[in-house]
Amino acid sequence: MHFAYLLSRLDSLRELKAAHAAAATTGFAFLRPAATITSLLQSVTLLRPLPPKALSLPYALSLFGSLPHPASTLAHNLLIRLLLSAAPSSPFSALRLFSRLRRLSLPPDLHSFPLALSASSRLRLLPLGRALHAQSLRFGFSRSLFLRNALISLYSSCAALIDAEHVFLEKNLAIDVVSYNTLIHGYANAGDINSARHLFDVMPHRDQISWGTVIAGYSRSGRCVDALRLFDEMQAVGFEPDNAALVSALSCCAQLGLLERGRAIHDRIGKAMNAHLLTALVDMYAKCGAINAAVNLFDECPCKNQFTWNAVIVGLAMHGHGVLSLEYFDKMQAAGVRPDGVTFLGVLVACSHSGFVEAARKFFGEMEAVHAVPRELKHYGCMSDLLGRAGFIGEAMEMIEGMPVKGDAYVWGGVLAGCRNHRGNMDVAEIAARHLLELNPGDSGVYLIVAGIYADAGRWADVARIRSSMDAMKVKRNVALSFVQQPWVMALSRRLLGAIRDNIQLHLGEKGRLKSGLKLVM
DNA sequence: GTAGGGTTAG
Repeated sequence: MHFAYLLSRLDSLRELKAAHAAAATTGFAFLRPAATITSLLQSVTLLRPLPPKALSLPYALSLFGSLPHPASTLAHNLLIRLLLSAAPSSPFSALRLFSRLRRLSLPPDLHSFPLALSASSRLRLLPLGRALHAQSLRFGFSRSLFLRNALISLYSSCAALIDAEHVFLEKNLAIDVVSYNTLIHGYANAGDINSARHLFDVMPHRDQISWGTVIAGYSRSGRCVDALRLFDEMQAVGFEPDNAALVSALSCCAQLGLLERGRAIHDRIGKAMNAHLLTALVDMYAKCGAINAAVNLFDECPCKNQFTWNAVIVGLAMHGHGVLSLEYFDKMQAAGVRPDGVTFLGVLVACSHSGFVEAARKFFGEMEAVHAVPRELKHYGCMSDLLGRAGFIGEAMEMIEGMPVKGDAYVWGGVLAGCRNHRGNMDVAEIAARHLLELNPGDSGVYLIVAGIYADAGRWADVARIRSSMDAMKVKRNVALSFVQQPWVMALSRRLLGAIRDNIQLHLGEKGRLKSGLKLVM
Protein backbone atom coordinates (compact mmCIF):
# COMPACT_ATOMS: atom_id res chain seq x y z
CA MET A 1 0.00 0.00 0.00
CA HIS A 2 2.77 2.43 0.94
CA PHE A 3 4.74 1.45 -2.14
CA ALA A 4 1.71 2.19 -4.30
CA TYR A 5 1.38 5.58 -2.62
CA LEU A 6 5.04 6.32 -3.27
CA LEU A 7 4.60 5.39 -6.92
CA SER A 8 1.58 7.61 -7.30
CA ARG A 9 3.79 10.60 -6.38
CA LEU A 10 6.17 9.92 -9.25
CA ASP A 11 5.52 11.66 -12.52
CA SER A 12 7.92 10.22 -15.06
CA LEU A 13 8.74 6.86 -16.52
CA ARG A 14 12.36 7.34 -15.45
CA GLU A 15 11.37 7.81 -11.81
CA LEU A 16 9.12 4.76 -11.94
CA LYS A 17 11.93 2.63 -13.28
CA ALA A 18 14.22 3.95 -10.56
CA ALA A 19 11.66 3.06 -7.90
CA HIS A 20 11.29 -0.35 -9.50
CA ALA A 21 15.06 -0.89 -9.30
CA ALA A 22 15.12 0.29 -5.68
CA ALA A 23 12.31 -2.07 -4.74
CA ALA A 24 14.14 -4.95 -6.40
CA THR A 25 17.50 -4.25 -4.73
CA THR A 26 16.03 -3.77 -1.25
CA GLY A 27 14.24 -7.06 -1.57
CA PHE A 28 10.85 -5.42 -1.12
CA ALA A 29 9.66 -6.70 -4.42
CA PHE A 30 10.27 -10.30 -3.39
CA LEU A 31 7.86 -10.05 -0.52
CA ARG A 32 4.81 -9.39 -2.66
CA PRO A 33 6.03 -9.60 -6.24
CA ALA A 34 2.65 -9.57 -8.02
CA ALA A 35 1.34 -6.64 -5.98
CA THR A 36 4.53 -4.65 -6.55
CA ILE A 37 4.51 -5.23 -10.28
CA THR A 38 0.81 -4.46 -10.55
CA SER A 39 1.36 -1.19 -8.66
CA LEU A 40 4.11 -0.30 -11.11
CA LEU A 41 1.85 -1.13 -14.04
CA GLN A 42 -0.89 1.01 -12.59
CA SER A 43 1.53 3.89 -12.15
CA VAL A 44 2.57 3.71 -15.78
CA THR A 45 -1.06 4.09 -16.86
CA LEU A 46 -1.57 7.02 -14.50
CA LEU A 47 1.38 9.11 -15.69
CA ARG A 48 0.30 12.52 -16.96
CA PRO A 49 1.23 13.41 -19.53
CA LEU A 50 1.23 9.84 -20.72
CA PRO A 51 4.54 8.98 -22.43
CA PRO A 52 4.26 7.89 -26.08
CA LYS A 53 3.57 4.24 -26.69
CA ALA A 54 7.12 3.63 -27.89
CA LEU A 55 8.40 4.53 -24.42
CA SER A 56 5.72 3.29 -22.04
CA LEU A 57 4.61 0.11 -23.78
CA PRO A 58 7.86 -1.90 -23.69
CA TYR A 59 8.17 -1.27 -19.97
CA ALA A 60 4.51 -2.09 -19.32
CA LEU A 61 4.84 -5.29 -21.35
CA SER A 62 7.92 -6.35 -19.41
CA LEU A 63 6.06 -5.73 -16.15
CA PHE A 64 3.07 -7.72 -17.41
CA GLY A 65 5.35 -10.53 -18.57
CA SER A 66 7.00 -10.79 -15.18
CA LEU A 67 3.70 -11.41 -13.39
CA PRO A 68 3.02 -14.99 -12.32
CA HIS A 69 0.91 -16.75 -14.97
CA PRO A 70 -1.90 -16.04 -15.87
CA ALA A 71 -1.63 -12.58 -14.30
CA SER A 72 -4.86 -11.00 -13.02
CA THR A 73 -7.95 -9.29 -14.34
CA LEU A 74 -6.62 -6.02 -12.94
CA ALA A 75 -3.28 -6.40 -14.74
CA HIS A 76 -5.08 -7.14 -18.00
CA ASN A 77 -7.32 -4.11 -17.57
CA LEU A 78 -4.37 -1.85 -16.87
CA LEU A 79 -2.46 -2.98 -19.94
CA ILE A 80 -5.58 -2.73 -22.13
CA ARG A 81 -6.10 0.79 -20.88
CA LEU A 82 -2.53 1.70 -21.73
CA LEU A 83 -2.90 0.21 -25.22
CA LEU A 84 -5.96 2.37 -25.78
CA SER A 85 -4.63 5.60 -24.32
CA ALA A 86 -0.97 5.71 -25.36
CA ALA A 87 -0.33 7.41 -28.68
CA PRO A 88 -0.71 5.90 -31.15
CA SER A 89 -3.52 3.83 -29.71
CA SER A 90 -3.69 0.09 -30.41
CA PRO A 91 -7.30 -1.05 -30.19
CA PHE A 92 -6.52 -4.34 -31.96
CA SER A 93 -3.91 -5.29 -29.39
CA ALA A 94 -6.32 -4.24 -26.67
CA LEU A 95 -8.92 -6.68 -28.02
CA ARG A 96 -6.33 -9.44 -28.26
CA LEU A 97 -5.52 -8.93 -24.61
CA PHE A 98 -9.19 -8.96 -23.68
CA SER A 99 -9.61 -12.25 -25.50
CA ARG A 100 -6.56 -13.63 -23.64
CA LEU A 101 -8.30 -12.70 -20.40
CA ARG A 102 -11.39 -14.63 -21.48
CA ARG A 103 -9.40 -17.57 -22.84
CA LEU A 104 -7.60 -17.98 -19.54
CA SER A 105 -10.95 -17.90 -17.75
CA LEU A 106 -10.06 -14.87 -15.68
CA PRO A 107 -13.31 -13.15 -14.70
CA PRO A 108 -13.84 -9.87 -16.58
CA ASP A 109 -14.89 -7.16 -14.15
CA LEU A 110 -16.76 -3.86 -14.35
CA HIS A 111 -13.71 -2.24 -15.96
CA SER A 112 -12.98 -4.92 -18.56
CA PHE A 113 -16.12 -4.56 -20.66
CA PRO A 114 -16.07 -0.77 -21.08
CA LEU A 115 -12.45 -1.06 -22.20
CA ALA A 116 -13.16 -3.81 -24.72
CA LEU A 117 -16.21 -1.90 -25.95
CA SER A 118 -14.12 1.23 -26.37
CA ALA A 119 -11.69 -0.74 -28.53
CA SER A 120 -14.55 -2.15 -30.65
CA SER A 121 -16.02 1.31 -30.92
CA ARG A 122 -12.77 2.81 -32.24
CA LEU A 123 -12.50 -0.01 -34.79
CA ARG A 124 -16.20 0.24 -35.67
CA LEU A 125 -16.56 -3.49 -35.02
CA LEU A 126 -20.30 -3.56 -34.51
CA PRO A 127 -20.78 -7.37 -34.50
CA LEU A 128 -18.02 -7.82 -31.94
CA GLY A 129 -19.49 -4.98 -29.90
CA ARG A 130 -22.87 -6.69 -29.90
CA ALA A 131 -21.27 -9.92 -28.72
CA LEU A 132 -19.52 -8.04 -25.91
CA HIS A 133 -22.83 -6.40 -25.03
CA ALA A 134 -24.44 -9.83 -24.66
CA GLN A 135 -21.54 -11.18 -22.62
CA SER A 136 -21.59 -8.19 -20.29
CA LEU A 137 -25.27 -8.81 -19.59
CA ARG A 138 -24.52 -12.44 -18.74
CA PHE A 139 -22.01 -11.19 -16.20
CA GLY A 140 -24.74 -9.03 -14.67
CA PHE A 141 -23.25 -5.62 -15.45
CA SER A 142 -26.33 -4.18 -17.14
CA ARG A 143 -26.86 -1.52 -14.49
CA SER A 144 -23.35 -0.12 -14.65
CA LEU A 145 -23.39 3.44 -15.93
CA PHE A 146 -19.87 3.12 -17.31
CA LEU A 147 -20.84 0.03 -19.23
CA ARG A 148 -23.99 1.60 -20.59
CA ASN A 149 -22.11 4.71 -21.70
CA ALA A 150 -19.54 2.51 -23.41
CA LEU A 151 -22.42 0.78 -25.21
CA ILE A 152 -23.96 4.10 -26.25
CA SER A 153 -20.54 5.06 -27.56
CA LEU A 154 -20.17 1.82 -29.50
CA TYR A 155 -23.58 2.11 -31.12
CA SER A 156 -23.13 5.83 -31.77
CA SER A 157 -19.77 5.33 -33.46
CA CYS A 158 -21.23 2.59 -35.62
CA ALA A 159 -24.27 4.71 -36.52
CA ALA A 160 -26.57 2.12 -34.91
CA LEU A 161 -28.75 4.83 -33.46
CA ILE A 162 -31.70 2.60 -32.62
CA ASP A 163 -29.47 0.56 -30.33
CA ALA A 164 -27.83 3.64 -28.86
CA GLU A 165 -31.24 5.13 -28.06
CA HIS A 166 -32.35 1.85 -26.61
CA VAL A 167 -29.49 1.78 -24.10
CA PHE A 168 -29.94 5.49 -23.40
CA LEU A 169 -33.67 5.19 -22.68
CA GLU A 170 -33.71 1.79 -20.83
CA LYS A 171 -36.58 1.57 -17.86
CA ASN A 172 -35.29 3.59 -14.64
CA LEU A 173 -31.56 3.24 -15.29
CA ALA A 174 -29.41 6.29 -14.58
CA ILE A 175 -27.81 8.36 -17.29
CA ASP A 176 -25.41 11.27 -16.93
CA VAL A 177 -23.87 14.06 -18.96
CA VAL A 178 -21.56 11.55 -20.67
CA SER A 179 -24.58 9.56 -21.86
CA TYR A 180 -26.07 12.71 -23.37
CA ASN A 181 -22.80 13.84 -24.97
CA THR A 182 -22.23 10.42 -26.46
CA LEU A 183 -25.69 10.18 -27.98
CA ILE A 184 -25.44 13.75 -29.29
CA HIS A 185 -22.26 12.67 -31.02
CA GLY A 186 -24.07 9.60 -32.33
CA TYR A 187 -26.77 11.70 -33.99
CA ALA A 188 -24.23 14.11 -35.45
CA ASN A 189 -22.08 11.23 -36.63
CA ALA A 190 -25.05 9.73 -38.44
CA GLY A 191 -25.73 13.08 -40.14
CA ASP A 192 -28.79 13.91 -38.04
CA ILE A 193 -27.54 17.22 -36.69
CA ASN A 194 -31.04 18.44 -35.84
CA SER A 195 -31.62 15.56 -33.41
CA ALA A 196 -28.18 16.23 -31.96
CA ARG A 197 -29.08 19.87 -31.40
CA HIS A 198 -32.45 18.95 -29.92
CA LEU A 199 -30.88 16.62 -27.37
CA PHE A 200 -28.35 19.33 -26.54
CA ASP A 201 -31.19 21.79 -25.99
CA VAL A 202 -33.14 19.52 -23.66
CA MET A 203 -30.31 18.00 -21.64
CA PRO A 204 -30.33 19.05 -17.99
CA HIS A 205 -26.64 19.99 -17.58
CA ARG A 206 -24.19 20.84 -20.34
CA ASP A 207 -20.44 20.74 -20.00
CA GLN A 208 -17.59 21.91 -22.25
CA ILE A 209 -17.76 18.64 -24.17
CA SER A 210 -21.48 19.00 -24.87
CA TRP A 211 -20.83 22.37 -26.53
CA GLY A 212 -17.83 21.07 -28.44
CA THR A 213 -19.75 18.05 -29.69
CA VAL A 214 -22.59 20.07 -31.20
CA ILE A 215 -20.22 22.66 -32.66
CA ALA A 216 -18.23 19.88 -34.32
CA GLY A 217 -21.46 18.33 -35.57
CA TYR A 218 -22.52 21.58 -37.22
CA SER A 219 -19.07 22.08 -38.69
CA ARG A 220 -18.93 18.60 -40.18
CA SER A 221 -22.37 18.92 -41.70
CA GLY A 222 -21.44 22.23 -43.30
CA ARG A 223 -23.65 24.32 -40.99
CA CYS A 224 -20.76 26.64 -40.24
CA VAL A 225 -22.77 29.72 -39.42
CA ASP A 226 -24.69 27.76 -36.79
CA ALA A 227 -21.42 26.34 -35.47
CA LEU A 228 -19.85 29.79 -35.05
CA ARG A 229 -23.02 31.14 -33.47
CA LEU A 230 -22.88 28.35 -30.89
CA PHE A 231 -19.16 28.96 -30.43
CA ASP A 232 -19.97 32.54 -29.44
CA GLU A 233 -22.90 31.48 -27.31
CA MET A 234 -20.80 29.01 -25.34
CA GLN A 235 -18.48 31.85 -24.35
CA ALA A 236 -21.38 34.14 -23.58
CA VAL A 237 -22.65 31.65 -20.99
CA GLY A 238 -19.23 31.31 -19.42
CA PHE A 239 -17.55 28.30 -21.04
CA GLU A 240 -14.03 28.79 -22.33
CA PRO A 241 -13.73 26.97 -25.65
CA ASP A 242 -11.25 24.13 -25.36
CA ASN A 243 -9.02 22.83 -28.13
CA ALA A 244 -11.75 20.73 -29.69
CA ALA A 245 -14.13 23.68 -29.96
CA LEU A 246 -11.34 25.90 -31.32
CA VAL A 247 -10.47 23.32 -33.97
CA SER A 248 -14.09 23.11 -35.13
CA ALA A 249 -14.43 26.89 -35.18
CA LEU A 250 -11.27 27.14 -37.29
CA SER A 251 -12.60 24.54 -39.68
CA CYS A 252 -15.72 26.69 -40.08
CA CYS A 253 -13.61 29.76 -40.78
CA ALA A 254 -11.83 27.73 -43.45
CA GLN A 255 -15.08 26.58 -45.00
CA LEU A 256 -16.53 30.09 -45.01
CA GLY A 257 -13.33 31.88 -45.98
CA LEU A 258 -13.37 33.99 -42.80
CA LEU A 259 -9.73 34.98 -42.64
CA GLU A 260 -10.01 37.65 -39.96
CA ARG A 261 -12.09 35.48 -37.70
CA GLY A 262 -9.58 32.68 -38.12
CA ARG A 263 -6.70 35.02 -37.33
CA ALA A 264 -8.42 36.13 -34.14
CA ILE A 265 -8.70 32.49 -33.05
CA HIS A 266 -5.03 31.98 -33.91
CA ASP A 267 -4.16 34.94 -31.67
CA ARG A 268 -5.94 33.47 -28.68
CA ILE A 269 -4.27 30.09 -29.20
CA GLY A 270 -0.87 31.75 -29.09
CA LYS A 271 1.84 29.28 -28.17
CA ALA A 272 -0.50 26.58 -26.85
CA MET A 273 -0.21 24.66 -30.11
CA ASN A 274 -0.82 20.98 -30.82
CA ALA A 275 -1.12 18.95 -34.02
CA HIS A 276 -4.92 19.24 -34.22
CA LEU A 277 -4.85 23.01 -33.84
CA LEU A 278 -1.91 23.40 -36.20
CA THR A 279 -3.67 21.34 -38.87
CA ALA A 280 -6.83 23.40 -38.55
CA LEU A 281 -4.85 26.66 -38.69
CA VAL A 282 -2.76 25.65 -41.72
CA ASP A 283 -5.92 24.56 -43.51
CA MET A 284 -7.74 27.75 -42.51
CA TYR A 285 -4.98 30.02 -43.84
CA ALA A 286 -4.70 28.00 -47.04
CA LYS A 287 -8.44 27.96 -47.70
CA CYS A 288 -8.70 31.67 -46.93
CA GLY A 289 -6.11 32.45 -49.57
CA ALA A 290 -3.23 33.16 -47.19
CA ILE A 291 -1.02 30.32 -48.38
CA ASN A 292 2.18 32.04 -47.25
CA ALA A 293 0.83 32.35 -43.72
CA ALA A 294 -0.11 28.65 -43.87
CA VAL A 295 3.35 27.54 -44.98
CA ASN A 296 5.22 29.83 -42.58
CA LEU A 297 3.18 28.63 -39.64
CA PHE A 298 3.71 25.04 -40.72
CA ASP A 299 7.47 25.55 -41.00
CA GLU A 300 7.88 27.15 -37.61
CA CYS A 301 5.75 24.75 -35.53
CA PRO A 302 7.33 21.43 -34.57
CA CYS A 303 4.14 19.65 -33.50
CA LYS A 304 3.08 18.28 -36.89
CA ASN A 305 1.68 14.88 -37.77
CA GLN A 306 0.30 13.16 -40.86
CA PHE A 307 -2.81 15.38 -40.87
CA THR A 308 -0.74 18.56 -40.72
CA TRP A 309 1.52 17.46 -43.56
CA ASN A 310 -1.55 16.61 -45.61
CA ALA A 311 -3.07 20.04 -44.96
CA VAL A 312 0.02 21.86 -46.22
CA ILE A 313 0.52 19.55 -49.23
CA VAL A 314 -3.13 19.83 -50.29
CA GLY A 315 -3.14 23.57 -49.59
CA LEU A 316 -0.12 24.18 -51.80
CA ALA A 317 -1.56 21.93 -54.50
CA MET A 318 -4.88 23.78 -54.54
CA HIS A 319 -3.04 27.07 -54.84
CA GLY A 320 -1.27 25.84 -57.93
CA HIS A 321 2.14 25.53 -56.26
CA GLY A 322 2.78 22.11 -57.71
CA VAL A 323 6.54 22.06 -57.32
CA LEU A 324 6.45 23.26 -53.73
CA SER A 325 3.68 20.83 -52.86
CA LEU A 326 5.81 17.95 -54.15
CA GLU A 327 8.80 19.29 -52.21
CA TYR A 328 6.73 19.08 -49.04
CA PHE A 329 5.78 15.54 -49.99
CA ASP A 330 9.50 14.70 -50.09
CA LYS A 331 10.06 16.46 -46.77
CA MET A 332 7.18 14.51 -45.24
CA GLN A 333 8.83 11.23 -46.15
CA ALA A 334 12.23 12.48 -45.02
CA ALA A 335 10.61 13.29 -41.68
CA GLY A 336 9.46 9.68 -41.44
CA VAL A 337 5.75 10.47 -41.67
CA ARG A 338 3.83 7.97 -43.76
CA PRO A 339 1.70 9.30 -46.62
CA ASP A 340 -1.94 8.18 -46.83
CA GLY A 341 -4.78 8.49 -49.31
CA VAL A 342 -5.23 12.21 -48.63
CA THR A 343 -1.52 12.84 -49.17
CA PHE A 344 -1.65 11.17 -52.57
CA LEU A 345 -4.75 13.11 -53.49
CA GLY A 346 -2.80 16.30 -52.76
CA VAL A 347 0.19 15.03 -54.72
CA LEU A 348 -1.97 14.16 -57.74
CA VAL A 349 -3.74 17.52 -57.59
CA ALA A 350 -0.33 19.20 -57.49
CA CYS A 351 0.68 17.29 -60.63
CA SER A 352 -2.65 18.02 -62.27
CA HIS A 353 -2.48 21.77 -61.73
CA SER A 354 1.09 21.95 -62.93
CA GLY A 355 0.74 19.57 -65.87
CA PHE A 356 3.20 17.00 -64.47
CA VAL A 357 1.70 14.03 -66.28
CA GLU A 358 4.71 11.75 -66.09
CA ALA A 359 5.20 12.42 -62.38
CA ALA A 360 1.51 11.74 -61.74
CA ARG A 361 1.72 8.39 -63.53
CA LYS A 362 4.69 7.53 -61.34
CA PHE A 363 2.94 8.53 -58.06
CA PHE A 364 -0.26 6.80 -59.10
CA GLY A 365 1.71 3.63 -59.81
CA GLU A 366 3.77 3.79 -56.65
CA MET A 367 1.07 4.66 -54.17
CA GLU A 368 -0.11 1.07 -53.89
CA ALA A 369 3.02 -0.78 -54.96
CA VAL A 370 5.55 1.13 -52.86
CA HIS A 371 3.58 2.93 -50.16
CA ALA A 372 0.79 0.40 -49.65
CA VAL A 373 -1.83 3.14 -49.87
CA PRO A 374 -4.96 1.80 -51.59
CA ARG A 375 -6.20 3.64 -54.65
CA GLU A 376 -9.63 5.08 -54.10
CA LEU A 377 -12.19 6.56 -56.46
CA LYS A 378 -10.93 10.07 -55.70
CA HIS A 379 -7.45 9.15 -56.96
CA TYR A 380 -8.88 7.78 -60.17
CA GLY A 381 -10.93 10.95 -60.48
CA CYS A 382 -7.86 13.07 -60.11
CA MET A 383 -5.94 11.01 -62.67
CA SER A 384 -8.84 11.28 -65.10
CA ASP A 385 -8.86 15.05 -64.63
CA LEU A 386 -5.12 15.22 -65.18
CA LEU A 387 -5.04 12.93 -68.20
CA GLY A 388 -8.04 14.72 -69.67
CA ARG A 389 -6.40 18.12 -69.24
CA ALA A 390 -3.25 16.85 -70.93
CA GLY A 391 -5.26 15.37 -73.78
CA PHE A 392 -4.61 11.69 -72.98
CA ILE A 393 -8.26 10.78 -73.39
CA GLY A 394 -7.60 7.22 -74.52
CA GLU A 395 -5.37 6.56 -71.54
CA ALA A 396 -8.04 7.94 -69.21
CA MET A 397 -10.64 5.61 -70.76
CA GLU A 398 -8.33 2.62 -70.40
CA MET A 399 -7.78 3.49 -66.76
CA ILE A 400 -11.52 3.76 -66.17
CA GLU A 401 -12.14 0.39 -67.84
CA GLY A 402 -9.60 -1.18 -65.50
CA MET A 403 -11.09 0.36 -62.36
CA PRO A 404 -12.46 -2.01 -59.74
CA VAL A 405 -15.45 0.30 -59.06
CA LYS A 406 -17.91 2.33 -61.09
CA GLY A 407 -16.75 5.81 -62.06
CA ASP A 408 -18.15 8.89 -60.35
CA ALA A 409 -18.69 12.44 -61.56
CA TYR A 410 -15.01 13.34 -61.13
CA VAL A 411 -13.88 10.41 -63.23
CA TRP A 412 -16.26 11.07 -66.12
CA GLY A 413 -16.03 14.82 -65.73
CA GLY A 414 -12.29 14.61 -66.38
CA VAL A 415 -12.89 12.71 -69.60
CA LEU A 416 -15.61 15.06 -70.78
CA ALA A 417 -13.61 18.19 -69.99
CA GLY A 418 -10.66 16.62 -71.80
CA CYS A 419 -12.81 16.03 -74.87
CA ARG A 420 -14.01 19.62 -74.73
CA ASN A 421 -10.55 21.12 -74.49
CA HIS A 422 -8.78 18.80 -76.88
CA ARG A 423 -11.38 18.27 -79.57
CA GLY A 424 -11.66 14.69 -78.46
CA ASN A 425 -13.44 11.82 -80.01
CA MET A 426 -17.18 12.51 -80.08
CA ASP A 427 -18.10 8.95 -79.14
CA VAL A 428 -16.01 9.16 -75.99
CA ALA A 429 -17.57 12.52 -75.11
CA GLU A 430 -21.03 11.00 -75.49
CA ILE A 431 -20.13 8.02 -73.33
CA ALA A 432 -18.81 10.33 -70.60
CA ALA A 433 -21.87 12.58 -70.86
CA ARG A 434 -24.19 9.60 -70.60
CA HIS A 435 -22.48 8.45 -67.42
CA LEU A 436 -22.55 11.95 -65.97
CA LEU A 437 -26.25 12.37 -66.65
CA GLU A 438 -26.93 8.97 -65.18
CA LEU A 439 -25.17 10.13 -62.02
CA ASN A 440 -26.79 13.55 -61.97
CA PRO A 441 -29.76 13.81 -64.35
CA GLY A 442 -30.34 17.55 -64.12
CA ASP A 443 -26.73 18.61 -64.60
CA SER A 444 -26.85 21.60 -66.93
CA GLY A 445 -23.06 21.72 -67.16
CA VAL A 446 -22.95 18.39 -68.95
CA TYR A 447 -25.44 19.53 -71.59
CA LEU A 448 -23.57 22.78 -72.11
CA ILE A 449 -20.20 21.09 -72.53
CA VAL A 450 -21.58 18.56 -74.97
CA ALA A 451 -23.29 21.36 -76.88
CA GLY A 452 -19.95 23.19 -76.94
CA ILE A 453 -18.19 20.12 -78.35
CA TYR A 454 -20.80 19.85 -81.11
CA ALA A 455 -20.45 23.55 -81.80
CA ASP A 456 -16.68 23.17 -82.18
CA ALA A 457 -17.30 20.43 -84.70
CA GLY A 458 -19.79 22.62 -86.53
CA ARG A 459 -22.64 20.20 -85.79
CA TRP A 460 -25.23 22.92 -85.26
CA ALA A 461 -28.20 20.61 -85.60
CA ASP A 462 -26.91 18.62 -82.61
CA VAL A 463 -26.35 21.83 -80.65
CA ALA A 464 -29.95 22.83 -81.28
CA ARG A 465 -31.15 19.33 -80.35
CA ILE A 466 -29.41 19.55 -76.96
CA ARG A 467 -30.68 23.04 -76.31
CA SER A 468 -34.24 21.99 -76.97
CA SER A 469 -33.95 18.84 -74.88
CA MET A 470 -32.68 21.05 -72.04
CA ASP A 471 -35.74 23.21 -72.43
CA ALA A 472 -38.02 20.19 -72.64
CA MET A 473 -36.50 18.68 -69.49
CA LYS A 474 -36.49 22.08 -67.79
CA VAL A 475 -32.79 21.77 -67.00
CA LYS A 476 -31.75 24.81 -65.03
CA ARG A 477 -28.32 26.31 -65.23
CA ASN A 478 -26.62 25.84 -61.92
CA VAL A 479 -24.39 28.53 -60.54
CA ALA A 480 -21.41 27.62 -58.43
CA LEU A 481 -19.34 30.09 -56.56
CA SER A 482 -16.56 30.16 -54.06
CA PHE A 483 -15.46 33.17 -52.12
CA VAL A 484 -12.82 34.51 -49.82
CA GLN A 485 -13.55 37.32 -47.43
CA GLN A 486 -11.40 40.34 -48.22
CA PRO A 487 -12.32 43.99 -47.73
CA TRP A 488 -11.87 44.95 -51.35
CA VAL A 489 -14.03 42.03 -52.44
CA MET A 490 -16.84 43.08 -50.15
CA ALA A 491 -16.88 46.45 -51.92
CA LEU A 492 -17.13 44.71 -55.28
CA SER A 493 -19.75 42.19 -54.41
CA ARG A 494 -22.70 44.09 -55.83
CA ARG A 495 -20.99 44.38 -59.18
CA LEU A 496 -20.01 40.74 -59.10
CA LEU A 497 -23.50 39.59 -58.34
CA GLY A 498 -24.67 41.59 -61.33
CA ALA A 499 -22.04 39.82 -63.36
CA ILE A 500 -23.36 36.42 -62.35
CA ARG A 501 -26.75 37.38 -63.66
CA ASP A 502 -25.17 38.47 -66.89
CA ASN A 503 -23.54 35.06 -67.27
CA ILE A 504 -20.05 36.44 -67.34
CA GLN A 505 -17.27 34.19 -66.14
CA LEU A 506 -15.00 36.06 -63.79
CA HIS A 507 -11.56 35.32 -62.51
CA LEU A 508 -10.46 38.12 -60.26
CA GLY A 509 -7.19 38.06 -58.44
CA GLU A 510 -5.33 40.36 -56.14
CA LYS A 511 -2.44 41.82 -58.11
CA GLY A 512 -3.34 39.54 -60.94
CA ARG A 513 -3.03 36.35 -58.94
CA LEU A 514 -6.04 34.13 -58.85
CA LYS A 515 -4.89 32.32 -55.73
CA SER A 516 -5.39 35.14 -53.27
CA GLY A 517 -8.38 36.68 -54.87
CA LEU A 518 -11.89 35.70 -55.60
CA LYS A 519 -13.20 33.45 -58.24
CA LEU A 520 -16.68 33.07 -59.55
CA VAL A 521 -17.36 30.37 -62.07
CA MET A 522 -20.62 29.77 -63.81
C1' DG B 1 -13.53 2.00 -16.87
C1' DT B 2 -17.42 5.65 -20.47
C1' DA B 3 -17.93 11.35 -24.04
C1' DG B 4 -16.39 15.76 -28.32
C1' DG B 5 -11.86 18.07 -32.34
C1' DG B 6 -8.00 18.47 -37.72
C1' DT B 7 -6.49 17.13 -43.71
C1' DT B 8 -9.91 14.85 -49.19
C1' DA B 9 -10.13 17.17 -56.37
C1' DG B 10 -13.69 21.65 -59.00
